[in-house]
Amino acid sequence: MANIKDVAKIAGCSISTVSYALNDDKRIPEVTALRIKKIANDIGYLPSAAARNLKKKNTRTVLVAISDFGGPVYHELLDGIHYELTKHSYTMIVSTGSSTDNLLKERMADGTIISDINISNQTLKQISKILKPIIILDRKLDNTDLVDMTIDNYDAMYRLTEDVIIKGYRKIAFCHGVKKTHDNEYRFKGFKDALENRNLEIFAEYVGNFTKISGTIIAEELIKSNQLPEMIVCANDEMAIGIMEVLQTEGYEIPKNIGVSGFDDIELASYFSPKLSSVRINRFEWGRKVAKTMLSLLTKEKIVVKKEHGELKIRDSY
Amino acid sequence: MANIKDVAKIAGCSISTVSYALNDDKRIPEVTALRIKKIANDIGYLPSAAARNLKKKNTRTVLVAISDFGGPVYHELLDGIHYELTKHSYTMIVSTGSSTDNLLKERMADGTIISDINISNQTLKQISKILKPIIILDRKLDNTDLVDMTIDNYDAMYRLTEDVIIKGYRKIAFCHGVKKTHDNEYRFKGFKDALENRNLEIFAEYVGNFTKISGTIIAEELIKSNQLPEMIVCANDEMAIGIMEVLQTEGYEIPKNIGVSGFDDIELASYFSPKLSSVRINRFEWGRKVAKTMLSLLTKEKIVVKKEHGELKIRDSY
DNA sequence: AATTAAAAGCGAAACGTTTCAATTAAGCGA
DNA sequence: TCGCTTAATTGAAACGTTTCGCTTTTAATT
Repeated sequence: MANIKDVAKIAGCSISTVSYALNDDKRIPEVTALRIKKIANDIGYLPSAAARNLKKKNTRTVLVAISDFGGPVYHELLDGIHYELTKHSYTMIVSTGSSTDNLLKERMADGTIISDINISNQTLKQISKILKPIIILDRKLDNTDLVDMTIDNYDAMYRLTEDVIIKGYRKIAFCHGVKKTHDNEYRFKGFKDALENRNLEIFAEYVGNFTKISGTIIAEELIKSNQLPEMIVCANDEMAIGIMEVLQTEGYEIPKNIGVSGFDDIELASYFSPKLSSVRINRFEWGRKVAKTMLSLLTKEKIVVKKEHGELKIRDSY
Repeated sequence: MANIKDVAKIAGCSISTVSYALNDDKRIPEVTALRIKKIANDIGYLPSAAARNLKKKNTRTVLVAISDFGGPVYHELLDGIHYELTKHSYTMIVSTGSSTDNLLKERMADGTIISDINISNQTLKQISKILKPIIILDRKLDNTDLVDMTIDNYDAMYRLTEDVIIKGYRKIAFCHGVKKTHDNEYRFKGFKDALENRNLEIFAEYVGNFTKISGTIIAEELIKSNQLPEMIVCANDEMAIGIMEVLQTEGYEIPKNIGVSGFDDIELASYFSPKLSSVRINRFEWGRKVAKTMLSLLTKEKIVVKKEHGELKIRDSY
């Protein structure tokens, strides 16, 4: 693998001249720079990121750590982050699972954005002392240097629930996702407060884990118990779809016999029949805001970014 | 940021001892190693990836470059690659778009896996001379050091088409995706050969670009032209769904009036009504094979991996 | 032709590791 | 106690860049 020395030798100049030329330093006249660049290109010279990062003490790279590539939730977020990062000539790398662990233990990126439910609060606290800046998207953690940029779950769910009540539903149940997660907590709080402010009681609470399959299980047990609510407000779309599927195969009509709502507005939401009412978060915009914040953290500028609000998508499922 | 020198100073030993201790070299007695590790941990020492990569001339990292995070196609593939890579204590990083360009221009990973339609053959050829090993998933490129591991599009589409013929369809059209792509080419070839071997003519060819929207446009024009086939074999699911949507809103019943098939078996395929007949590729397994191959390339071992075959998922759309 | 300023180019140190080869310390049998 | 082997530790070079400060060359001005 050719290195800068090889280029210098062929060009008949010093290493520093090559370096300056390749980095478009104005002290190298254009004609020499061009000549050197051509040589570099001809012999297939690629600069060593390792050497440069070592010397410059930065990488112009941001790491985004996510739970999995699977969920229907991430891609717009990633696109948004990517859009903003590359606009400022930063590079984005994405990782999951144990790759994230490796990446975090070494310092391969200048900044880190985390939305990974599998990383414990404890490890998060620990690394936050050493590795900065870090933005977290999936929780709040006080007394740390972590910057949290969660979406406004509370507000959106509050408004959705209000709409449900206005439509006339009274026996309203809530289907939890994973209990201690930020998303679930704040969505539930929004739901609860909306009911309380109208002097309504929570009809029942079920708890799933944000997956479709957990929704189906809940629905099956619900039917057995024969204690059906008029409406089930779910902490996310996937559970809502699981619930609806079972309900339908068991002969219940939605929304005629029972209403269901979701959260996230995944693609499936508008393909399911009936179309699922949900909350849409503009995740591309969210991603952009997150990236902007990261950029400002990286350059030590202070900027203020507003929380990303949700948009109600009321369709046919209640 | 603490470095190895700081650790050495506190531990009262040399840099080399710290390095050996931290890397579990057997020449350092366990008790010293433990002591040193504790100190390192206490002062929040994280080794510099840059320095280590520079010295060791490797990164134990594999870069996966994909077209976008959006498509419903990638995540299982990524999961498969990740599974195998981390099993061998490699780290996987993923990138798109211009981030990929940056990453490719520097040598941040030991190996690269590419499935990115946006990278031209030309650049691919160029970098393949310099940057090795590279595995490409989305095309074949002769006379290069690129290792291609495309799926067996031909075989799967051949079998699907045979099934279509057996079901009695005769006026069969093909809906292309982006024309020069490997996927489209081989899927079409499989389709064509299957018809030829039964002495059937291609009823018509339409060309889209793999997106749903292109499917809708095709369907709209088709209806206008009034030249409907009995069956449309599509190069992927998304176009098939676009076509079906338009057909249905225009009053055609599927599969009663016209049959449609897809390819890829995306999640939506089995949620759409009617359920879309398609071809399922076990992308997780595919990913594992790809990663295994990469690993063997990285260690210079020779291993042979078989092409990933598709499984017919015949449902209700024809 | 002499002086000076500006332009172009260069040498060497530094970044933080790993690892070879060498040194020092310890253990042990006689 | 002496030598000898093995264990523990260390010094220093090397990896491939960037960049500071200096030297040489060229051009401009008198």
